Formats: sequence, C-alpha cells, structure tokens
Amino acid sequence: MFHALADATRRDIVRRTLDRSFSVSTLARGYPMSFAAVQKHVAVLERAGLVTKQRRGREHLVAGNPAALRTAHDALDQLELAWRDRVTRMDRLLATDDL
Amino acid sequence: MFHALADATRRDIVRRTLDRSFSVSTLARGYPMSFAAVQKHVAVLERAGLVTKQRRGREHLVAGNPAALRTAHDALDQLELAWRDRVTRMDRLLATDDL
DNA sequence: CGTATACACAACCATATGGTTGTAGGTCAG
DNA sequence: CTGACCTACAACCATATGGTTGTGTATACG
Repeated sequence: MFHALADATRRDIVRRTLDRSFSVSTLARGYPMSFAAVQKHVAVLERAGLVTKQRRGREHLVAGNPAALRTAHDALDQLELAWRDRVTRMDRLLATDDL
Repeated sequence: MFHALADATRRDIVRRTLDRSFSVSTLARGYPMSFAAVQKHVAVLERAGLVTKQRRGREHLVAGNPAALRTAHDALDQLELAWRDRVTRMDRLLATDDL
C-alpha cells in the first residue's frame, strides 16, 4: 500500500482519479511513457485497493478509492500514537524534575 | 518518503524509535537479519528524514521524527482534498436533479 | 465483414532494492 | 597498547521494479 504510493506517477494517478474517473488510455496520454507502463501502474494501484476499475464499453474507467487513502491515513495515525506516548512520558519526566 | 515507509522493517523501526531512542545494534538484534541490513534501513530512514541519529559515545541513538510523519500525513490530506471536491460536485449534481 | 480502438498480458531489459559478507574507523575497558 | 564493541561503507548477489515492445482479445464503427 505504501509501496503503491511510493511512485510519483501512481500518486498522480490517484490524485487525478479521486477528482473524477478516467479511462486507462486517457490517463496514459497524460504521462511521458507507454500505455502499457501506465496500465501496469493502474494494476498496482488496483491491487493495493487505491483505485477501482469499472468497465464502460471497451473502456475501463479508473476511479480513486478514498477509503484506501483513509487506511493509509490511519496507519500514520497509529505511528503518531507512539509519538504522543513518548511526549507524555517526557512531560512527566520533566514535571518530576528528575533531570 | 513514501518509499521509506513502504518497507515493513522500516515502518517497525520508525514505530519503535518514536517510542524511545535505540542504538543501531540494539535495533538490529530485534530483526532476523544482519546488523548491516538494519543499518542500511536506518540510513534510508535518515535520508528520508523519518529518524535522526545522535551520537552517544560509541553508540548512535536512533530517534523517530514526528515532524516527518506529519509531512506524510499532510500529503495524504492533500490527496483527500481532491476527493472532497469530488463529493461536493456529486452532491451538487444530485441536488439539481440532473439525473 | 474488416478495421481501429481499448485493454490485458507476456517477454525482455536496465536499474533499484534488500539482503549478504568483509574491511576499516572510532570508542570504551583492562 | 590490546581487544572488544559499535558503526560505516564497499562489493557482491538475487530479486523486484519500472520501463519497453509485441501479441492477443473484446468492443465499437463503417
């Protein structure tokens, strides 16, 4: 999941498809690489659950998935939780004048 | 930055060092890999600004950097912003009974 | 029907990544 | 000073990654 977000092109695809749906080839035209490369990026994002694909005729519309972003968000919050514990403990330490 | 967070070992190191500082070798003992491997992970995290190192005698204490986490957090918020726009627009669309 | 479009997928390549071992530099204890 | 310990760094290896081109399949159009 973080790995899927670790590539700039993929982050851009997520950003654009959160705004509105795009077909894979329409997306591909926006990047300086082959269609196949973009299609692979979309596949990575889809496996990570960051986008969903919906077929419309011969096109596959790619839409960003806000719920997945929320997941990543929460994962970072989890990490920050540890940080707050640490600050709390430091505060306690300072308060007791142990230094 | 997301790349640095994309590895499970590195996320774990961040989690542990947000809690409190650890020397590199102490950290290394906690993982099923060589000291050098862990040391490389720490180097990656340090380059990404996710941890800082502070020397104490012959040990180098690794501490998580909450500010960097905040940065990642904000980046995700940026992405979610686009999503809220989308929802707003959909709401407007539904409100006008264009469907 | 044939042709063009949109997508999926495989094969391939260069480079990045995560791991290893080995070597070398500081620092502490005796 | 010597030896043990902590760290840094380079060389090396297997695999993953991001890119390419080519092939196959489904859909739309004339």
